Amino acid sequence: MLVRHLRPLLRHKRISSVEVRRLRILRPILANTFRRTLIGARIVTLRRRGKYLLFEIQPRAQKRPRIMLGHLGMTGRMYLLPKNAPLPKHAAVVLGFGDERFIFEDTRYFGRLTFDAAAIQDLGPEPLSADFNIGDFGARLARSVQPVKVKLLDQSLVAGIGNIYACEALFRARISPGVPANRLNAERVLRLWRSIRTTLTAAIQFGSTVPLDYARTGKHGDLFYYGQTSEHAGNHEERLWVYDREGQPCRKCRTKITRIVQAARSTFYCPRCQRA
DNA sequence: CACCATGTTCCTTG
DNA sequence: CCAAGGAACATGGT
Repeated sequence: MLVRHLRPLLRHKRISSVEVRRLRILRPILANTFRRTLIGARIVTLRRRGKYLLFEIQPRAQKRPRIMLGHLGMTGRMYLLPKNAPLPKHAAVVLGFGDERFIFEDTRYFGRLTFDAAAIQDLGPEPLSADFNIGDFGARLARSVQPVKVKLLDQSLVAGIGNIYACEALFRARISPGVPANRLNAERVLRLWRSIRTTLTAAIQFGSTVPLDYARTGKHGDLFYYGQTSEHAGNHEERLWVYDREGQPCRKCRTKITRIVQAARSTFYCPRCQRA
C-alpha cells in the first residue's frame, strides 16, 4: 500500500539534499557513503519485498542503479511534506526534492534505510506470488518443532507476515497457534497456505495499517489507519478476527478471544474455533 | 511505577 | 554447524 502510494510521488525525482538525523537508521553503512550515493541521484522506481521497500536509485556519477532498502520497523512512517513544514520530532532521514521533502520518521528508531542488501538475501517467497509453493511450504513446516505461530514470523519461510497477520491467518485456517509446525497434517498445511493468501489479500483490500497521507490524516484514532482510496475505509472494527481482541467475543462463535505469549510476542486466538 | 506495542538482530544455551 | 529462547534496541501510550 505504502509503495503504491509513494511510487507516483517519488518516481523520477532528483534528490537535492540528504539530512541524516539518526545514524542508527542507516546501519550498518556510514552516513557519508549514504549521502554520497543519494545527492543528485534520481529515484527510478519503488518496489516491495516482504516488509522492505526497495528504492531503485540512479546515482549521478554511476552507471548502475543501486537499491536502497527501507524498513519501517514498528513505528516507522514515510511521507512527503512541503519544504516549509516543520519536521516531526523523530524525523530520522529527510530527503529534499525541489519544494518537497521526503520524511522517514521513526519514533523508536527500529526501522532502517540502507544500501546493505544482506537483509533481503534470506527472505522466503512472496506469499501472493506463484513462488509461494505449497510443497516447499509444507516441507519447511515439517522440519520445525516451533509453534506454528512462531514459525509464521520466520521471514525465510514466507516473506512479510508479521504478528497481526500471523494471528489472523491461523484463525482463518482454524489452527491453534501452539501446535508444533511439524505436527500439521496435509489438510492443515493446505488450509494455512490458503489462509495466508486470503488474509493478505483481504488486508490489501481493506487498506493500509499505516497512514498513507500523513499530511492530511494527522488525526490518530486507533491502531489502524486507512488509505483514502479504500472501499472499506472506516470499517475497521470488522477488520480483524482476533488480533488485539482479548476478552472480546469471537466474531464466529462468541467464545472469548484468548491472549497468550509465544516467543515474547502476544498471540490472540479463539480457543473454540482454533483447536489443537 | 507497571506493562504493553505493527520487528529484527545479537547472544547464550543446548 | 543448527535451533530455540531471551534480551536488546528506544520511545510513548495507557
